[in-house]
Amino acid sequence: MKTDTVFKRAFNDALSLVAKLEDGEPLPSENTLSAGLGVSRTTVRKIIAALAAQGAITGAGRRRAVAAARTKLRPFPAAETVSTSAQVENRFMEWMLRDNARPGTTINELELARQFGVATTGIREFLNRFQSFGLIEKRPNAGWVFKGFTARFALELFEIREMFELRSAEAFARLPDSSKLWRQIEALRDEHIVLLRDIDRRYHDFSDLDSRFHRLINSAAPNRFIDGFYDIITLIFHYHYQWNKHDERQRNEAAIGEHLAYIEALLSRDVSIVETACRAHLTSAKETLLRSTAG
Amino acid sequence: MKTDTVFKRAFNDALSLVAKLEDGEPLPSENTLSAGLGVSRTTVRKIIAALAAQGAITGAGRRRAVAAARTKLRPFPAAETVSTSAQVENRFMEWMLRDNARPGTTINELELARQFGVATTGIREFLNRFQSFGLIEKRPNAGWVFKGFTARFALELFEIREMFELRSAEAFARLPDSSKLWRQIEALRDEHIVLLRDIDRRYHDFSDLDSRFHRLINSAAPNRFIDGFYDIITLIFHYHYQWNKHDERQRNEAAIGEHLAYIEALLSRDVSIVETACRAHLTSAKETLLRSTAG
DNA sequence: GGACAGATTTTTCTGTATAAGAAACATCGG
DNA sequence: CCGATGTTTCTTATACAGAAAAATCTGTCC
Repeated sequence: MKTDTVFKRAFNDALSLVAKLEDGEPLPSENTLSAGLGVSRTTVRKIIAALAAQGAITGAGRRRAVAAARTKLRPFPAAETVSTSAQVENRFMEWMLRDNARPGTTINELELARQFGVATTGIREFLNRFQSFGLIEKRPNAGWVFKGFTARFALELFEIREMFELRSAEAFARLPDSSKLWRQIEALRDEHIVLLRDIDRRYHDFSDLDSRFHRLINSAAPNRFIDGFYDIITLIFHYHYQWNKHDERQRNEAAIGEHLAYIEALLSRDVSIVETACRAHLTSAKETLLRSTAG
Repeated sequence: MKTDTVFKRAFNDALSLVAKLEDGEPLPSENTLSAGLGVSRTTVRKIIAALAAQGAITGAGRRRAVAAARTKLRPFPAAETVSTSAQVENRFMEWMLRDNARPGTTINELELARQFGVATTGIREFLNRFQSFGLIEKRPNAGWVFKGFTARFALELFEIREMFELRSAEAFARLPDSSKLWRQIEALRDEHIVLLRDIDRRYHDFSDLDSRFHRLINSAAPNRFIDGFYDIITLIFHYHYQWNKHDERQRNEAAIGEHLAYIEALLSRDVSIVETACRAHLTSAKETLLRSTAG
């Protein structure tokens, strides 16, 4: 049966949304809520019904208003708001990166399903999508093999990444001065500076900034295959940052410095300077990843 | 329930294999057959049982021999030998490339399932894998959108293809003379020449040769992401060749000529000549594909 | 008549069931 | 003891079912 994580997450969001309203204030229309919560009106109605059942909303039809009781309601636990697919992704990445799964391990759908507490369907779906990330291989009628998060993987990944990024960075540098991307990259530079100032406390915020920075560069000359490739990078780095705590602050501080140099290079519009800065950053990113691979 | 297409295909293969044996000759061992037919021994035993039931094999255990009746047996219809997933792929590619599906069309799992005569599970599995090919996009909880086999797609595809192929071709040209790839490419050159001689009759054999040629070049410096990208190319071209019959003979004849020039360039080991020949071929391949896109 | 809510229809998501096929284990003949 | 066959166990491929969520249709009120 389908899970109701969409409902639960939206319910929690609705709760904080409703908390901001005054006592007795009319509830926004179902369509407004639907747009605001990012779910269909059907789900909105289910949320309204649930809120009404618990006395957080009074009235019916077009005459609904929020009641005082709304602030006392308990949201659903966060664990119940994550979809099966997200859960599988999390657990699988954890198994792979944190538990340092061995190259050559065969992956058993049924066993993973039991281990993760989901049905085999969810596992299969994940593995099928994940296949294109180059870390697992399908043996038709005979399961999957984990190829290993190895040095070879990191090297192949970075060979492509360098090709793509140099191409995009160059395209970026050649953008006309009128392009709105120039303003965006300046804004991103400021974000880097703010983060750097507070690096001791906020160093784990770098992962997200990193992803946004590289995607912005790619957007100078969009290509769906490059975007798709960045999905791999983003996924790997997201989980890698999350679990590899060794020297994290220093690593991120250094990377911010490289980004800033890279941004300055872009702003200079000088392609050869851009190339140097880009290469420098990618090389150090590669070293970092290599250090945490299995052989 | 699982289909028995593996059994049926292997049974048909076994039939032609057995036809080559003399009357009364002993049947090869189960392990030998297993290797020869590319299926497990379980399936081989099922095939032997079926053949025995129809009198094509006499004796049992270690004393099995082929009987005269073997030549009169009917193979299973070809349609029953293709797996659900292969069937879905076929039908979907047909829908996309031959029926010229409109960009922006929403894809309905249930409707496709009915249309293709399979369960929704099969459709979902295909779509999930196919997603990484850049032609469809998932809207969680709300189906899929077909992005269109458009000129933009072809251009983005060829931008990457050119990057990858130039890199691989250069690596190929720099291979030491001792590399066995030199002998392989010479063999491939000969295949091209043979095909060219008989082009009027065998022009549709080019698709396979094309794929093998480009994959050989990539193998000079293997990279899993490039291999994965070539899966896209191979799939698109396989079906494209299959259905776009316009000028097929001339197109393939011209492409063979380009390949031969490209191979000569590689054999010369001169990187700049290689680059020129590679670019020339890719440009003409791009033109061909562009001509058949939807807008 | 246009935004809104109520009711209904579709469609996706995800669990379960089961045959086909692979793989591991056991046995036997020479 | 080795290679073959017989037997058992385990895993994947695929159909099917039921609930959640989305989409659509319908009526109504300002």
